Amino acid sequence: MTQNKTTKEGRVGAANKQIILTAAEHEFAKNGFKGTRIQQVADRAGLPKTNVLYYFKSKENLYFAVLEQILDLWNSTFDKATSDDDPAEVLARYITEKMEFSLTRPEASRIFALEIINGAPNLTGFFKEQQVNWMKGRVELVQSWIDQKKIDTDNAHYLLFHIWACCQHYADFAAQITQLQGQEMGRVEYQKATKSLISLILKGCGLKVPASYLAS
Amino acid sequence: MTQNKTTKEGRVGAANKQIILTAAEHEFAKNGFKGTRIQQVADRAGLPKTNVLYYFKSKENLYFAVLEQILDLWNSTFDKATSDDDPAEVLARYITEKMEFSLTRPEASRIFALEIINGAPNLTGFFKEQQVNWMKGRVELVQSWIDQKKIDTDNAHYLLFHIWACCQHYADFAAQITQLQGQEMGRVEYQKATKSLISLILKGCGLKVPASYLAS
DNA sequence: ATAAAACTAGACCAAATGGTCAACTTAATT
DNA sequence: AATTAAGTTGACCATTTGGTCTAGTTTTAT
Repeated sequence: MTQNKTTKEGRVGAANKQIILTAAEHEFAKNGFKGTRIQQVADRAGLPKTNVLYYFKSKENLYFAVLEQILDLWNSTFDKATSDDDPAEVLARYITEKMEFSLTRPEASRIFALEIINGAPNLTGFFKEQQVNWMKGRVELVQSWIDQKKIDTDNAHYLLFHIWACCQHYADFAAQITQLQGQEMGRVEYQKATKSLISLILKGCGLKVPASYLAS
Repeated sequence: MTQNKTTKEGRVGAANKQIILTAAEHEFAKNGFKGTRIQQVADRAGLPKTNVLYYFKSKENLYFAVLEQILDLWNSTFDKATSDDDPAEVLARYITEKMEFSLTRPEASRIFALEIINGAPNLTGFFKEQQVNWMKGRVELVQSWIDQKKIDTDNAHYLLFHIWACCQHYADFAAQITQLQGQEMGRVEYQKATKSLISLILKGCGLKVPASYLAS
């Protein structure tokens, strides 16, 4: 008889919560926090507005829940790479993963972009600390490669920023890319872009592109 | 006696309009279109709200005016480069200019970023056509360099996207960069980042970095 | 000087919106 | 079967906000 002191949710609740979260991710990505109406989320979820507020006490609360859900997706194999690994392999794989993320979860990327452009007012406390620590570790890794002369670049921070920038660009600025190319980027185009980017970054760091990542 | 059929603005009007536009750029960059209150713009401009609406008939109108003003800043020497020019010189200069823009007008960059993330609903018609044409021309330029074997990259579109992505990142994601580095990027840091980026991109395309752009 | 136009600004309004309430229905537990 | 908790929903409310109206003040042109 496990029983929380607060309200307990049944099956229906768990399912609805997820439906609402997905709908909310859509809407927040499209309109930002201020621009999103609870009613829109409700409509997309196929539920009355009151119902959304029943599960998530307020709009802010709902937004936090969306952010939290997205943060779990941030992991990658790059997190566990060490200074003994081959930078070419590690970076190529990291870029591949980030590009895959932009392809499959562009909205998650956009929500973060909006949040950061607005000064990241909600990415404080634990979130912030976590990210800072991650960055510190990855900068140290790249720096160790630099020290070992395994990689030819002058600043670990900037290299990482440039990789993110390029990968996220495909998600965040998809609308512009579609306009400028006259067509949406599908999986095929993403693969080409990924190989093009890997080539650019690795060569730019004096690395040889591993055979498996070479453009066909 | 030149006289428009519509209202004509005096000196006070011209000055106020500019004050309001600057204030609006600030606010829109910070909160997006929906998130910005006319009252906020008025407060920042030091004028009553009614006054803002007197000069710009509506919030939408004000937003368009801000967009239009920003678009004039988009020009660069890259626009006039030809296939006879040296790609290394041209690209290095283009990157330098774009980075300078991110440093001096980050808010202009952010307004565009917000607009595009939202699907660029207001960058239609003339704006869109203009941009598409610009892109077409620049892609042709890069392609001609590729054909002449002056530059080693497999796709002109993607190369341009990657350059933009990196440069804009410093404006759009400044809040994140500040958090992760523990300090804001000033002119000195921008110079380092610029050189780092130039090195990355040029080497990534098999180009030699011109002496004047080499990191010290 | 004076008339017309440009500008200022407080009062006000209708619509939109986040959120509450109370009554009701369905699901879960014993 | 009965009781309790979870979930549903329409009616409603207070506040915010884009925008109007009107009446007055300052600039500008003649």
